[in-house]
Amino acid sequence: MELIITEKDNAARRIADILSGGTYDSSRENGVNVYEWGGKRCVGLSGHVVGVDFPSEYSDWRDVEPVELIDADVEKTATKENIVATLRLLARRAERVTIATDYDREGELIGKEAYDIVRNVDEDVPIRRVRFSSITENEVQSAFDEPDELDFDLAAAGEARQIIDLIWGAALTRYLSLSAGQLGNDFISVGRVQSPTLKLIVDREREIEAFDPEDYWEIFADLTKDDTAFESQYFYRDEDGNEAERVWDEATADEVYETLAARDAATVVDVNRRTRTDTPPEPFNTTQFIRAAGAIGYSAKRAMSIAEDLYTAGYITYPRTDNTVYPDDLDPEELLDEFVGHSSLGESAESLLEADEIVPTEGDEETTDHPPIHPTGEIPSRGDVSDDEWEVFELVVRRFYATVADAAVWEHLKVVADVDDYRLKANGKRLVEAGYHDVYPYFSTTENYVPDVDEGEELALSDVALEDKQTQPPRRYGQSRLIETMEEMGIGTKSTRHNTLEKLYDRGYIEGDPPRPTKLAMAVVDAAENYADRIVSEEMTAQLEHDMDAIASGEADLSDVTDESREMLEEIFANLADSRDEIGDHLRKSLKDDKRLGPCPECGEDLLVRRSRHGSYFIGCDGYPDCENTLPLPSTGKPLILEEECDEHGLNEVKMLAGRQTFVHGCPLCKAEDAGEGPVLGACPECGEDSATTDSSRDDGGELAVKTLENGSRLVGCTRYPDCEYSLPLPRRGEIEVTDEYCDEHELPELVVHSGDDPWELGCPICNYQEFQARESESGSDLEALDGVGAKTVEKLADAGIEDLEDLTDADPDAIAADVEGVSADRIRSWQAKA
DNA sequence: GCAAGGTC
Repeated sequence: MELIITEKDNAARRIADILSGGTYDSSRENGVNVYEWGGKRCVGLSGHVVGVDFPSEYSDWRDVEPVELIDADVEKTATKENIVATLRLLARRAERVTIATDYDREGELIGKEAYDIVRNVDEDVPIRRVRFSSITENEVQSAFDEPDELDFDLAAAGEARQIIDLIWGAALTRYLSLSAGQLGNDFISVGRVQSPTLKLIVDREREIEAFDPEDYWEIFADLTKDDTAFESQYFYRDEDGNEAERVWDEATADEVYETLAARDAATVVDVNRRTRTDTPPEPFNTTQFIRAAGAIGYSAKRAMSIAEDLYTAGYITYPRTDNTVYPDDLDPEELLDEFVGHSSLGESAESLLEADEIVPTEGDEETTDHPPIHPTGEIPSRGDVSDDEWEVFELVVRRFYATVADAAVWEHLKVVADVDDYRLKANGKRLVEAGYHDVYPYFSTTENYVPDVDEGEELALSDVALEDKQTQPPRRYGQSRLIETMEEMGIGTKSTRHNTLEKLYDRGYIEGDPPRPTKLAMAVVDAAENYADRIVSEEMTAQLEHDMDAIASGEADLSDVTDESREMLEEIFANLADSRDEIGDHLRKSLKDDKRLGPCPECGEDLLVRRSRHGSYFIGCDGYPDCENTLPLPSTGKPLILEEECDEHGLNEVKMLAGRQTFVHGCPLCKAEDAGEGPVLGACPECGEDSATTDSSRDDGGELAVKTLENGSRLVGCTRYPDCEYSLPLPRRGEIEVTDEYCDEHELPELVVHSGDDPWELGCPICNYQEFQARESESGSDLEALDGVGAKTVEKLADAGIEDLEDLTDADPDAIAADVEGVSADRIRSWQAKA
């Protein structure tokens, strides 16, 4: 029996299909697909099935000095145990093993990992390697006709990368995290790829912060020929003889403006007409696909996720590729034929097939692992895919169309007119031949009309305008620009670049879109620049690539390269030795800066975004416990502090990030005031001082207040909302007066409602609500009679089968607590005692 | 719990 091992299930199935001529059977082993036919079995891995890590004695961050990791052993352990188990099982029954992982460096390493697993159960079985550039009949057949050996040097190059990345990443990440005391989920990470990417964002932010805007002026005027007006702009020659439009001093700008405004005609002195060929775009690699999807509104993460779904469903080719040259076996005409007759995609394909010859465009990068992203010819019907998936699928199809379409042709017309030696110019452009734009409507084809004029012709001059402007700071990188720049810098891979950006978001280093670095990110990059410059520089990757090439070609050993890297890191740690506290202080301060909204109106310290021990967010004062001022935040989403400040309170506005439900909350103090938090009545019976519960952990000092919600309805609610959801209803109409008389039982003031001419006594809001509940359901629950049990709690209890006091006294407190969210067993015991 | 790289 022969065992064939591929990098992924999809490839295993397609190879089985080709080699078996479609006659394979499939079965499942430990949840892994195995394809079988005529004495052969084919199984797909899931990329790496083993990973590198330190031995377990290094796993406690506090017990191990980060520097010790540098010389620690690095072990390989199974990360996909079911796949490893399946591989071992199949290997035992194999008389020959063929490794058919992807044709690139990482594929060679994955193949070597499979080799080691096989060798572990069978020392002698022959193991060979096949390589093919695309999974097509011809390529696969000839690869299996001429099998090769595994390239152990190439695999070792990949292993060197794994080891160096782990040691540098883990040692420095632990060092920074320990120095700042960030040991939980919020550790402070650095790495060979993420940190240079972060530095890119931070450097741009530094430029923006340091930017000093400069004033300049531009002058525009309308020119008219035969009743048709077109816009022109004043220009001059700068000291280098180049055309310049920006006038840097006001007096000159005024003078030009006054002169032009006083004239009513201009003379054409130059007419320049030229045609420009606009070549069609290159085939999609991952980066360019992400960029194009970004232009129609998809984040990098979303674009890749949709592309992976379309790939798995068989509609497009593998979406992770650097290749920008279609392989020889792709026949564009055949592929176009698949779309002929399709309701929305057919017409373009038909028009392209009319060409005499079809020659696809190609980019500079030609790799051996996967083709550029293109449609497979399988077309989903609209019901098979979501709107977003269809939109992305259409983008991929149309990109393929564009790469086999004709160039477009533009005609540019530049007219220069003269007024008292001042020059005006107008640039017109017209799309003469639409070419690929007809089949790829994602690029702008806006024309700018400038009429035909002749030299010496007089044109009417009107509507002269002087515009004062300022130079703008550079713009932040967008997600797709960052991914493109990473590719240019040579960091990350087609499969990881978009994940790296997600990692920076998750780590609290960047926020918003386009991403803006946090203060923490600025501090991490600062610290790295000062002590471990290598980890934030693209040089580290460049050197590593160079070293990996040396290993792959046999000029260097894995240990030469990793030993040298360890020595460099030792040096860094030697320099870091005395700086732990200094670095930690800076990081801690920056972490706090990221949570700061502005001054507390009660004490002048800082208001910070905080998290309650129940996990919800609120705003609290840095002066706590001296200052107990708090402001609520909405219960949905994760708060993001915006750059915008509230004019009235000087506090930053807050946005709540919650996927599609993301919304801007605004200034939390304004919101609290708008929410009409009225007079405080007394302690909250659920979480306030002396609350009825014996569960002292719930005494969080909540108070009841009269509140008006945004929809206009009113209630008595806890000031700790949303941490505490205790609430009592109030009538919608009428003014509410808080009297001096108190309810003895609940220690709350009696309320009077003034509506119309006839004020009525609502009384104690708890008594009022209990009476209301009693009236509402005569046979209903008597649970509200208990102090500290609000309407919500009654509902929750009822859901858990506790309908009245009798149910409650019979029940097991721990069982109820497990069933009912937000109700502790201690609270239930206190109710049982009362009942 | 640390990285980056595969893949889902």
